[in-house]
Amino acid sequence: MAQKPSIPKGTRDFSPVEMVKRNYIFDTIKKVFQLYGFMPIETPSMENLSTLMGKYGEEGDKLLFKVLNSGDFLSKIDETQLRERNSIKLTTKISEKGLRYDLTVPFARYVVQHRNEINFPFKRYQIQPVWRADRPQKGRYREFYQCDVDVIGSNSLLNEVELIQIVDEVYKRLQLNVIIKLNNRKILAGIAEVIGEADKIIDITVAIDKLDKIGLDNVNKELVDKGIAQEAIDTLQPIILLSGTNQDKLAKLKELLASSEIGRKGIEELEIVFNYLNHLNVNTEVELDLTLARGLNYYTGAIFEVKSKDMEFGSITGGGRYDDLTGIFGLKDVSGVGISFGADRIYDVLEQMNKFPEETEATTKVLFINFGEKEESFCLPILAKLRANGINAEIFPASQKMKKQMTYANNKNIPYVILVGESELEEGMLSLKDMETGEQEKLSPEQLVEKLT
RNA sequence: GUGAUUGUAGCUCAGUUGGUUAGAGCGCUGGAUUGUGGUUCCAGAGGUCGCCGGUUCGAAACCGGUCUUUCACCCCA
Repeated sequence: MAQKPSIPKGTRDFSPVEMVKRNYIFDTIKKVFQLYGFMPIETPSMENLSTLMGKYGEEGDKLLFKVLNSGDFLSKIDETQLRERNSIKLTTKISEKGLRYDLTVPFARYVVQHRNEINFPFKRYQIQPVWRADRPQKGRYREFYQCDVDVIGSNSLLNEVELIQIVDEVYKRLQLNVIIKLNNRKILAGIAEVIGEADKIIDITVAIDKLDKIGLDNVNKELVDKGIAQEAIDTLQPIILLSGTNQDKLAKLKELLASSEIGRKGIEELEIVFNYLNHLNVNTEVELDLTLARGLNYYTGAIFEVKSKDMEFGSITGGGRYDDLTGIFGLKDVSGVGISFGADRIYDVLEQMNKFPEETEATTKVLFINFGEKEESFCLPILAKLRANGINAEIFPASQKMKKQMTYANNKNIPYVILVGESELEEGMLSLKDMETGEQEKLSPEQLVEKLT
C-alpha cells in the first residue's frame, strides 16, 4: 500500500498560483539589482562544514543542517567514541558537509576561491534558498529564499548608500511602506567601551536589540543576568533612550562617545551616509536606531534592517558591512557590505496587504478547443504563428468533451478560447470566444493573429 | 533546545457522557445540455478518523508514546 506522502517539517510546496506571485517578487528584485550593476552568481546548496561552522555564533552552529557522509561511515569510528554517545563530537567524524545557512558566508568563500578571476570591486547578487534547523513559526521556515546583494572589495560608504537606494527602489516597486533602520557596529563597540564593558559587546547588543519588544526594565534585567556592572548599565540608560531626529541623536552621541576612538569613527561613517542621502531622492524613511544590533557577529560597520510600516512582522530585509569575512578563508583586508531581502516574508506581507498585482503575464492568453484530427491540423500552424508573435497559447491535447475543455480554460483563467469545428473548417475561419463576456466572433487566421497581438 | 497547540473525505470543518452503517459545504465525476465554460437542478464516487501501543464488551472520542501543524521563548529572513 502506498504510504501517505509528506514533506519535511518547515518546508513547503509552491503551486502555480503561488509561484506566479513569488516570481513577481524575484523578478522585481532582480531588475533593481541589475539596474545598479550587480551580476548574478550561484553557489552549491551544500558547503563543507569547515567553511560554515563558527561563522554564525554558537547558536548558528546548532541550526546548521548537517549531511551524513556517504558510505559506511560508522565503521571508521573507533569503539570508545561510539560508546561515548557524544553527538557533537561524533558529528565532525560522520558529517563533513552542511546545507548553507545564508548566502554571505558562501559568497566570502567564493570570493577567496575565485579572487584571481574577479574584477574588484565585485558587485554580485544571489537568489537561492537557505536552510536553518530552527523550529518553524510565524514567518519562519526551515527552507527559505534569500536575495542577497553585496559589494566586496571596496571600503567606500557610497556602497552603503547604494544599498539604501536599492531598498528604496525595490519597495517602491512592490508598493510597500517600509522603514529602514540604520546603525553602526562601531558605535555599539564605542558604547561598550565607554561604559567599561568592551568585552561584553555581544551580550549588550543582543539585550538592547530587544528594547521595543520587551521594554527597558526587561532589557536591564537581562544585562544584569549577563553580568554587566550596575554602574555600566546606569551609564548606558541615556544612550539607549536617545531620541529626536537623526541629527539630534548623532550630536548627542558625539558628546557621549567622545572618549572612544572607534565610537567616533562609527559616528563619522553614519554622518557621511546621511549626508549622501540628503542629496539623493530617497523616499523611504531612514532612521538611526541605536537598539538595532543584529545577531550575526561578522558585522563591523553599518547595520541595516527593513521593517514593514503597515504590519507587525519581523524584519523583511537586513544586512551590514563585514570587514574581514574573507580573512577567515585567507584573503585579508577585503571589506564588503551587503543586504538580504527575505523573499518569503515579503510574500507574506504582500499577501496580507493584498498588494500582488492582478494581472500576470504568466498565464495562457488563448486556448484552442480540440475538435479532432482534421481541425487539429488546421489549428496547429495558426497556434505556432501566435506563439511566434509572443502570445501565450495552447491547444487542448485531446478532443475530449467540450465541457471538459471549456472548464479547463475557465479554471486556468484563460481569457480567450478558439473554436474550430466543421463549419469553421469549411469557411477557413476561426471562432474567437471572449470567456469574460461570452461574446464570439469569426475571424480569419490573419485577423486572429492581429487581434491577439 | 524550552513551553504550549493541532491532526476526521482533495480542501474547510461538524461529530453530544465512549455505543449500531462517521457527516456537511466546497471541489471532483456523470447527467439535464452529442458545438459552449463560469449560474441552476439531479445523481454518484471518495475515509486505515496522523501513526504505534494501551484501557474497555465496545474508541474518531479516554491514556501513553511518536510524527505533523500552529504559536511563544531563544535566535533570526
